[in-house]
Amino acid sequence: MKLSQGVEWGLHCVVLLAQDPDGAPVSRRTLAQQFALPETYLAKHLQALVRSGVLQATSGPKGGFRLARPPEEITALDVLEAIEGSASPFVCQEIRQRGTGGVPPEECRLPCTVSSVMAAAHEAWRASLRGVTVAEIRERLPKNVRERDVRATAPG
Amino acid sequence: MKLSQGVEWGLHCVVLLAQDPDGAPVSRRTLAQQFALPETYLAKHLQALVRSGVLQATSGPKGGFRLARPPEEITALDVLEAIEGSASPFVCQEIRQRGTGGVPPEECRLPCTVSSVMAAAHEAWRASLRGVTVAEIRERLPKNVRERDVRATAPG
DNA sequence: CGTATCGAGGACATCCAATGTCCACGATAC
DNA sequence: GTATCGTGGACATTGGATGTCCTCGATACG
Ligand code: SF4
Ligand code: SF4
Repeated sequence: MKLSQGVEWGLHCVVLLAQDPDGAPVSRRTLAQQFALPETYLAKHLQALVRSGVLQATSGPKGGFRLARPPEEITALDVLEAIEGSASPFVCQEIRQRGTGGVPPEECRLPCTVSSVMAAAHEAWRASLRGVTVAEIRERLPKNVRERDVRATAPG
Repeated sequence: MKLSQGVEWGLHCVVLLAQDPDGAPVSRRTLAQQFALPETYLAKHLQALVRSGVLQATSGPKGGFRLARPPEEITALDVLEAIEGSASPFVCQEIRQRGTGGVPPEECRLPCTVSSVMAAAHEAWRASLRGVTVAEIRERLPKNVRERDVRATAPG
């Protein structure tokens, strides 16, 4: 089980944008330079965040990304599932239908206990992430991370 | 984020063995045939379960696998982490140390809020799985799955 | 003892999604 | 008009998951 590294990128970028929610848009170049990330690949994840309604993009010079909602209304789960998708990590392959003791498909309409247990764990995981907002992460960041100035390298 | 399919294989095999905890060992061949799984690859996962102390293996003719503990003392988490490992799905790459706003390593001894949030979610997930035993899964299985007879194709 | 059956474990080959790059396009500020 | 910026698709690369095969040691049975 492995989470895409893009989740870390996305969380850091969103938290960074949350430090100045109503400022000018921040370009993908500036965001990438903040963490020394590959710009074009980071752009893919930023696009996903836009599609999910977490970020809002502006084209043209002086364009870039900003939060689409106040940081109090963006949860860690929003960011994670924008990048990672919301599918359950456990994919049932219906192996109960195969092999010597195979159960006919007619009797497999309902998911079995095994998949229910895994689904419950997934939901516990989601609930934990849903309970934390980007605003809270921002407030609880260590000082040296929080005081980062995203405008330092911006043109002008 | 994707869970190895071996987890489903392992859970089903362990539950199957839990239906007759004190019977003769079941060979990997029989287990594979029960679900039409590739035998040698399933063997890898069974080995992992043995290394983790969930299963006990016996060599020689009439050998095979059986539970190392009563099913009441084996949790879904035991099976999952035996196969999948217990590492957190979120791997921190310390991107706060890189780039324009890089923080020096001396100030990064403690994990930041982002990784704490992810760690809490991981722990919620583990706690959910730790709360379910193989015995409970066995009891709650639908009848057509539970009544499977693992001896049907055994030699003799 | 010899032989057949079993698991342990390492050396591969294969597959596929994650990762990363590049280019053409439309939008916008100046 | 031009330079800057995001969008989206077409690639190439990489590493882990998947799957196979072979050798070895252990054991039941005669
Ligand atoms: S028994 Fe459960 S986990 Fe197994 S194949 Fe059926 S639904 Fe999936
Ligand atoms: S800020 Fe947190 S998630 Fe980001 S690199 Fe540091 S410890 Fe990891």
